Amino acid sequence: MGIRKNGKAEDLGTRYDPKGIEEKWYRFWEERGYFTPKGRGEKFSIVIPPPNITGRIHMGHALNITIQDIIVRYKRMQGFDTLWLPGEDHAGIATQNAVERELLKQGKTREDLGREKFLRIVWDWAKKYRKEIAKQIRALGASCDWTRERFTLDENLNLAVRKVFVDLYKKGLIYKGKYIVNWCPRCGTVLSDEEVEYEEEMAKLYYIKYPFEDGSGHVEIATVRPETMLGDTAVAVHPDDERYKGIVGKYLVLPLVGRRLKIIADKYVDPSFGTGALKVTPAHDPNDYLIAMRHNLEFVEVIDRKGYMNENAGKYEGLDRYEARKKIVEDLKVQGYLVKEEDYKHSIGKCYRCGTVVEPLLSDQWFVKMKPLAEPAIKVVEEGKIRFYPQRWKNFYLRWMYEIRDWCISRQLWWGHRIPVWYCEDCGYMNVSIDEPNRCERCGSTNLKQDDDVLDTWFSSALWPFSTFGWPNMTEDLKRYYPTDLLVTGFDIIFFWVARMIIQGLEFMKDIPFRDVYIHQLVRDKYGRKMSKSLGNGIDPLDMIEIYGADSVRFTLAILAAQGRDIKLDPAYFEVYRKFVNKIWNASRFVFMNLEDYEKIDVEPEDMKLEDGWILTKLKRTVESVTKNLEKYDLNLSARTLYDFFWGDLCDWYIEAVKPRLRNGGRDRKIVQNILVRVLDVSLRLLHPFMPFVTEELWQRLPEHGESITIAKWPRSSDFRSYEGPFEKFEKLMLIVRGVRNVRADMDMPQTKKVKVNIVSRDEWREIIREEYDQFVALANLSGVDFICEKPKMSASAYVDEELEVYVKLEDVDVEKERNRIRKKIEKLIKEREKRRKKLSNPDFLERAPKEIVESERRILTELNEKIGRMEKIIEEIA
RNA sequence: GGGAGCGUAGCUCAGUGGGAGAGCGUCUCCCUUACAAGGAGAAGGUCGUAGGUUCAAGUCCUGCCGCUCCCA
Repeated sequence: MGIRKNGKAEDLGTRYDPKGIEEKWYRFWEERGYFTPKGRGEKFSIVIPPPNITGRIHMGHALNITIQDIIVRYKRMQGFDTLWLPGEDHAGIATQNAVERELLKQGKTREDLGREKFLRIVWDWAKKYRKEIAKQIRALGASCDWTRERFTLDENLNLAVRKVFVDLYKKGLIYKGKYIVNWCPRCGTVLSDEEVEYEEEMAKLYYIKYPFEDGSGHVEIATVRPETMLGDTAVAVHPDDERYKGIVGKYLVLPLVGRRLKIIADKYVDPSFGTGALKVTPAHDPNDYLIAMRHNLEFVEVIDRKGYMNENAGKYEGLDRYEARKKIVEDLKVQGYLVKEEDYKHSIGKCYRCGTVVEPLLSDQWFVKMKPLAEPAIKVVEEGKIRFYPQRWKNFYLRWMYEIRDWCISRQLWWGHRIPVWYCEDCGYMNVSIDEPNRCERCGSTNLKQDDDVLDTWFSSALWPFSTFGWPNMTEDLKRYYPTDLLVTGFDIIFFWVARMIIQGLEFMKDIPFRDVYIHQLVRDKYGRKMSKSLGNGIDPLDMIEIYGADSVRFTLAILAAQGRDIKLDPAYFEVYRKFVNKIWNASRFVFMNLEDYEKIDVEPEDMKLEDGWILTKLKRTVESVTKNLEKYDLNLSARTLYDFFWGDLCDWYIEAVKPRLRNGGRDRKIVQNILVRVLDVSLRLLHPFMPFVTEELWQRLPEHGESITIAKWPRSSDFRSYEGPFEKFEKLMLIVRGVRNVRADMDMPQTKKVKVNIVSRDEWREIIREEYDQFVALANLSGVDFICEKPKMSASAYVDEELEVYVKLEDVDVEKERNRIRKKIEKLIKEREKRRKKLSNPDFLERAPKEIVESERRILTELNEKIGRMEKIIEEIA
């Protein structure tokens, strides 16, 4: 494996290069089986939303996987028996489309090949892409248990699908029927209601005269789809519409066709739309279909499954539906039936896979009766047994569930789970069974033919949380890992997937499929547009990993993933957080470079200097905050905390402060070494879920380390203590240092110019400064410190409070400049003071605000008064 | 038409009741032996708007304006 037990800093370059390191560690983790649960102790399980096998994963997947992996690695480090089950989805329509497109390049169609041969080709495709996708998931560092990888078309998952179908059928919850469905003429299949996406488009609203049979005038109707008029079998008006009161029951003649149309009254009609008279086309409009059922109307189909006019369309037969529209409008105009056209904005349904305008038409399909199944699925969410993060998705889910409609589950595709129904060619009986029957259950005939159609992909996805564990067999995995603990997914598939998993889980496992549902953000481009192929604005996560490394990509996504808001992703962010990865690399390098003579010792509080207590206090708070936020799935806050701690506290202050102590050697050097090792160790552990690769690489170079950081213990804040006294004092020392740096900047001195500092103070701070002398000198870049009794000439004030005054010695002083500088500071403080005074002069505040708040306000006011007083004195003394 | 979300520094965004923050950009200074993929500092905000609740509001409630999304 070539892993150094105690790496030397010289081996590390000043720039972190993830190439090679990522593959190395992933292989190491996988070979050691860290991602495979041991089957003991408290479990934490999660199933991956299986990516489609249609191509590469996109940024949304990268985010989805990163979020899951952060939680999974965190739980694993906390000691949970953690299982993250990976897999892929066969994606019926999408995959079949993709393969057909490939075939078309060779000039072939699936019909040319036949079902069997076509499916063989798709299986080859599936194999190839499954491997590709698994590789991509690995490249992100996802700690999935690949020994349990599943595919929605696996044999066992197929068994699960058949069993569910048969059980629901026997319960009367699956039925077959002829209904108006959403048909995609391009994909050649029916779509469920959820698979239709509506888009606003500009269209024309055509006003057409339908003359009365008896020649006594006409009724005017308005339609955006004149081509469907060929299939009209009635005209409907609202029963209360005064304009049409007298004509209900009379007959009209359909222009161009000559069919008699009865005028009927139905409450569905909106009198305010168009003319208030509605042409009814039962075979090509879902609402008209319902009207037709109520009034026993005739169904005339005029559009076929490819979107062309059929034999019922007379002279328009063979025309595409849009050509037909043009021709019909023309003819209406010529024959004087067309009254006018108006511009009209309306929403139009399109296939979510190919964007083709969906055609509603009559068709025999299989449906799941959803109302009874939805009830328990509503209850578990209402009662909070399943919790949504962010919470507002709960209502989103419930609103849809309350008005759930039956689910059309058959698809006219070849790629998918074939419907387990065999029709008897002799008696017509439908044999519904898990396994292929030998003979017809009713008549005994062996002349059976299986239903040609397959099931909606989501039908199998809905079983994913238990079919993947071996259901319908009551396997050990199923008993142990179902229900899962968390589902991470996007809001766009709450109906498609989340709801249906809850429904099926409750129906077949009698238990919820997961406890928490984390709905993550949509990744948009930097202008806030959806990433799409047509816009060409997609950012390929694998390209980003190639350029910036997986750790940077993961950390970037995590820190941007604030709950309840989409991510606007500018690739420049990856650069920002790559710098952070590099910072971690170099800080670690610094630690390693100073460990030649390291030995582990017990560091007692009395050994420690202020900055030691300060950084350990910061560390404890960081552990607390990172853990708390991970528990709430506020990954961005955890990431932000780590960034600030590592860079802002550890690198900018602690490391800079202890450099002289490391140089000085002796026992103090050992103490610093021990604290550095401790802080680095804990930091790497906390960072590991976010950036697994670089943290493993560095952690393995610590003087003491376990087998892998993957299975290292998650730090608990109770393992740390805080040192409030040193903490406060070091915070003040930091202010003093900043004061000195400010003087330098204000006086146009380079920060590298060493200056001498004079301090007026009482004994305590005199003592503290002596203790901290080297660190202070290093941080503020001083040439020395003198303790004096009053403000020296030729100096600028750097820091003032009730305990001490700090001055920077200057070679010469611009008195006016210095006065203005201090005055500006005083003004700021006075503003502050006014705020406090106002607060404290409010009797209600004193009475009602918590004591601590009042106390702290008082304290701050006193401090401000003191500071202002001293600074005013300084100004006076300048002259 | 119904519902939801968002509006904080020039840009992108954190911050869910007690002293307005980060990154990028801009400006000044510095290649100081972990890191120039770095360091030190500065400028920049009536937290969309009008009310309300509260001792206290960027934060909670209501109206309005603007943008986005979902559903019909």
